[in-house]
Amino acid sequence: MLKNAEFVDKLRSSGLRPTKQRLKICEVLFNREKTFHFTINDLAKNISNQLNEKISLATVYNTVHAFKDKGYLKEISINSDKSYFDTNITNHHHFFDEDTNQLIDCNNEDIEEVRVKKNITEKKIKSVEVLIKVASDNQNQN
Amino acid sequence: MLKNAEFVDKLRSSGLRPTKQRLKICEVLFNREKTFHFTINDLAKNISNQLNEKISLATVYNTVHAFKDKGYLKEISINSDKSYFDTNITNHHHFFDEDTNQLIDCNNEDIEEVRVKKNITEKKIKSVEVLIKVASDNQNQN
DNA sequence: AGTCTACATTATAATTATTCTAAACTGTTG
DNA sequence: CAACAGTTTAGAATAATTATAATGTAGACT
Ligand SMILES: [Mn+2]
Ligand SMILES: [Mn+2]
Ligand SMILES: [Zn+2]
Ligand SMILES: [Zn+2]
Repeated sequence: MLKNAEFVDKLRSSGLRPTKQRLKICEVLFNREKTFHFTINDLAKNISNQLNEKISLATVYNTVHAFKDKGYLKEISINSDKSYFDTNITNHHHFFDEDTNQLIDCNNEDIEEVRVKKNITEKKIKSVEVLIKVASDNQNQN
Repeated sequence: MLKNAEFVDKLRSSGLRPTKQRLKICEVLFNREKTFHFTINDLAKNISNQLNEKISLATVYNTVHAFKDKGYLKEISINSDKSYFDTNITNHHHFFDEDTNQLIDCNNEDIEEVRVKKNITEKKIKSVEVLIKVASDNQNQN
């Protein structure tokens, strides 16, 4: 539940100019109790609903990617149709309901910590995330 | 290392007509020692290289999806740009190298079994998969 | 407060992965 | 071999995303 002035600071501190479009998007994304998942299209619709003025779709894309690059959002890939974004930037896992295309956060208590015993690569591990796909029993997998 | 006649049986037994395109794709995908990951585009290029005749891109899409539906392939979503497919249909996890966009199988010994303590949904769990993203240290996450 | 400049926004076009369409073709069955 | 259903195909259509290039504006410096 941040206020406008706080968003201005947040943006400034990460080198992003606090334009009115970015502030509006901050408000829609971060001025809430709970984190949530969204697609670009969700967000664009959401904005044009609760707003008289519209924000260009290109700007929504630019802003979401800028926020992601700054670490304010995470991108989550479930299928190749579209990207999901997450305002919960902590390390966490997901359930994905294949019937409804709904993405649900796992509480850390729901899954035992994943232990990587051996990193086969030479490189640094950036994230370890579990995706649990669920569906009605009569559904075919994947 | 299956032979043509075996592919014919395999296709027949799953209700797919063993057309020459499907058999060629079987050969490219399954006539190997090791499983591997590919994109539709990889596969299409691969085919047109080692083949005088071409297979239409639409047919490659159709066939790959048919094989996936029959359980001969798995689809893996790393990013929303394109789909990766996997000839390794066993339950397994992946490393993804963000620098090179390479997908690497985890051996089951590399990760401790993931235990889902609580299924928050009412539905049946279809899959539980871990994706470990790696990159050079100076790379930015996600 | 006015000017300047780099950064942002916008409408629109371009790109890319994927799916659709409808006509031509072919594997199978009788 | 004839007939039919399933398959392939080229090309068009769709949809998500990115690029372009003209216009606008936040912030700095007078
Ligand atoms: Mn798909
Ligand atoms: Mn992306
Ligand atoms: Zn989440
Ligand atoms: Zn794999």
